[in-house]
Amino acid sequence: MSNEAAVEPRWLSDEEQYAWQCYLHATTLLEDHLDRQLQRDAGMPHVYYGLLVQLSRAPRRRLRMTELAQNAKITRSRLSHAIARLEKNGWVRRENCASDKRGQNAYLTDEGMRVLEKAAPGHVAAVRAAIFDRLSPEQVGQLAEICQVMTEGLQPQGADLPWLR
Amino acid sequence: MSNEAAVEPRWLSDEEQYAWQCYLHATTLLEDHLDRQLQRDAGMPHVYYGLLVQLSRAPRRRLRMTELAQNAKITRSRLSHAIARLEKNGWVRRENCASDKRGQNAYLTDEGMRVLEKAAPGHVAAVRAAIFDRLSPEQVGQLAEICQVMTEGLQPQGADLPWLR
DNA sequence: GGAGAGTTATTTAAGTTTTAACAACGCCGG
DNA sequence: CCGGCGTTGTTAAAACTTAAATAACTCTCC
Repeated sequence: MSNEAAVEPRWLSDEEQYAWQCYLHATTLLEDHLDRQLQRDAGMPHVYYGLLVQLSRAPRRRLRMTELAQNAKITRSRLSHAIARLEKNGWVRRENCASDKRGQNAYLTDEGMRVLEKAAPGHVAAVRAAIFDRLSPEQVGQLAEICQVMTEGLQPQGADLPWLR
Repeated sequence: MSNEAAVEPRWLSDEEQYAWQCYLHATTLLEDHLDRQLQRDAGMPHVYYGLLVQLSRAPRRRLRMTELAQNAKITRSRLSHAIARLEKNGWVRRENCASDKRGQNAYLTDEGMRVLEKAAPGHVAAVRAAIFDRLSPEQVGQLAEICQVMTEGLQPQGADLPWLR
């Protein structure tokens, strides 16, 4: 007698199912919207924009690849491709890491900084229009709290590698 | 004297910026997580799974392409590719629409239904583990409300076409 | 009834992401 | 010091998505 798949799964309640539907709609629509907005106004998708933002906030506008990947919640592989593209645009460049011969730093060029500064107002406006100008301050707090809880349950450790405990 | 780009944009407050960061982390981690879970357990990404769900809930397990695209919040182009792939797997098939010679219906095959039924428990468990088992009932309500508000501000009309008013 | 405009779905090409594999280096214990 | 194991970043190939163009059809209005 096995105990696998034996129990009836706990399906979602009506409220949960509804919330889930709302969540899926809202998140896909927003991501789509921001992708298009940034593609149009800055020539890059939202994720790439996020990378520039991360770099712009880092100490000397530079970060180790792995750290950048972790901050942006993407795999190192994806980051490699993204940085390659941004490098072609002249917005980012790579340099060897002094302390670790394997390491690479990505850094934001002056041109990249300019692109970012030019794109930022439009992007913030889009985010505002979609979220923060529509929610009450209480709701903003609730959203942060909810997302925090979700993130806690999802933090990966080996973002790229086979799932070795 | 032009009035374009003249005003300093309203940047996000600290609370807003924090909430936005949380949102981005949570949503990208979750989407990633579900994609992997479904890819592993059902051999398809989350979006494709969503298409099967939509079809399974539709009247005779079939929907017009456009309607399906709207429900799933994706472009018709993307849907075409997705259905082509699902068709190769034998999980979905197309048929001509009786009332409109341009139209196509996608319908879920018996095999597709079986795949869906086999994948559903694991998927629900993953969604539960990530969200609904972590949030209070109040938070679930808040989440639904917040996402609803967001969606209202984002509903597209011509999801695929050039943005003609 | 037919021209013009809009709709439906697909296709092609280019861009992005994933997966798995890999080369190169760092670190630790014997 | 060196063998094994983990880490860092990249890459090739396959899968997926996007953007733009297109064929086929419907609808409206004169």
